[in-house]
Amino acid sequence: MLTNMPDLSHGDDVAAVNALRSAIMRIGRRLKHQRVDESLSPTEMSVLGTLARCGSATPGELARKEHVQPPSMTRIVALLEAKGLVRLEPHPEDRRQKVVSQTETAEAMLEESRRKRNAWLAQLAEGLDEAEWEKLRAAAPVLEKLAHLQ
Amino acid sequence: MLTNMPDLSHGDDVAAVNALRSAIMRIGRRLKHQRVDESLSPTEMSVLGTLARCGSATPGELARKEHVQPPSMTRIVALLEAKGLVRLEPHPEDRRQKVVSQTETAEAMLEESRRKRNAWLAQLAEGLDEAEWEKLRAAAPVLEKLAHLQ
DNA sequence: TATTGTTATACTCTATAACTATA
DNA sequence: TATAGTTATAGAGTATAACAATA
Repeated sequence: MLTNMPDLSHGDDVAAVNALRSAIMRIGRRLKHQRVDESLSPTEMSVLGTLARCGSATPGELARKEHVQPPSMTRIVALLEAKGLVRLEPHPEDRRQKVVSQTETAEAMLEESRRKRNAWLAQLAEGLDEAEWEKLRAAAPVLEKLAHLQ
Repeated sequence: MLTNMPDLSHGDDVAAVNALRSAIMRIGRRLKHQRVDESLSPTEMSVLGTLARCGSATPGELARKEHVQPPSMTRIVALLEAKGLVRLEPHPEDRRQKVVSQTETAEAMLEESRRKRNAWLAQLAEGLDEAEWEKLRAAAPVLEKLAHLQ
C-alpha cells in the first residue's frame, strides 16, 4: 500500500487512531448528556434527528434506520405524536403505509439542542490554547467528511 | 476576550464547533455499535471501562461514577461476576463494603474491543486522502486533551 | 402469498422503598 | 444514628409472536 491512510503498521498512525477513537467516544458520551428535553428517550431523540435529515419516512424505514423492531417503532411514533413532535399522514401510493414527518415544534427543539451542545463544546474548548484550537479547526471539516463516509 | 478559543461570535469558529459536535456524535454512535460482546449492556461495558481506568472500586463508588442507583449496581456487579468479568473481595477496612476489580478475562475483552473499534475507524479513514489524514493526525492529541478537560 | 403496521405479551434494565449489617 | 449494600417491587423500553389490512 502506497498512499492509503492510515496504516496500522505505523506507530504514529496507530497512536492517532487510538487517540481519535478514545476521544470521540468520550466527548460523544458527554455531548449526549447535554439534553434539552429530559423526557425524550435516546431513540425518540434519534428518530427526530433522522426525520430532520431525511424529511419524512415510513415507520418501517425508521425502524430499519434506528435498528429497532417495527412494534417498537409503532410505540415510539405514537409517543412522539402524542407529544406533538411528529405528524402522521397516509402514504400517497400504498394504503398499508404511513408517512411520518417532524413538526415545527420538533424542529425548534432540535435547533435548541444543537445550540446547547455547541455552547457546551465551545466552553470546553476554552481550555485549549490558540495553536491547539487552530489544529481542531483545520480538522473539523475532515472529521465531518469522515462521519459521512461509507 | 483576546486569546481564548473558540469565539462563538466568529463565523469560522461557529462552523468549526458545529462540525466538530455533529461529527463527534455521529462517529461516536457508529463506534458504539462496534461491539465484541453483544450480551453486555452499555452500563456493564461502562463499568468494565471504569474498572480498567481506576483499578478497583466499591459498588457505591461505581454507582456514583456510572450515575445509576445502588440497587442497580448490585445487579450489574452480580451479572458481571456471574460472567467471570469481575472479582469481589471484602473491603480491608470496612466490613460493610466490598471491593470490585476486573478479571484477566475482562481486560482481554476490553483490549479486543479497542482493537476492533480502532480497526473500524482506520478502515473508515481509508476514504481520506493523505492531506486530510495528516490534519486528523495533528488534531488527535488535541481531541484527547479536550476529552479530558473539565 | 408477501409485506406493512398493530396488538398482546414477556424480558431487560433501572428506579424507589424497605430491610440488614456494620460504622 | 448514619452508611453500604441487598431484597422486593414497579415502571420504562424493547423484543417476539400472532394478527389485520393491503399489495
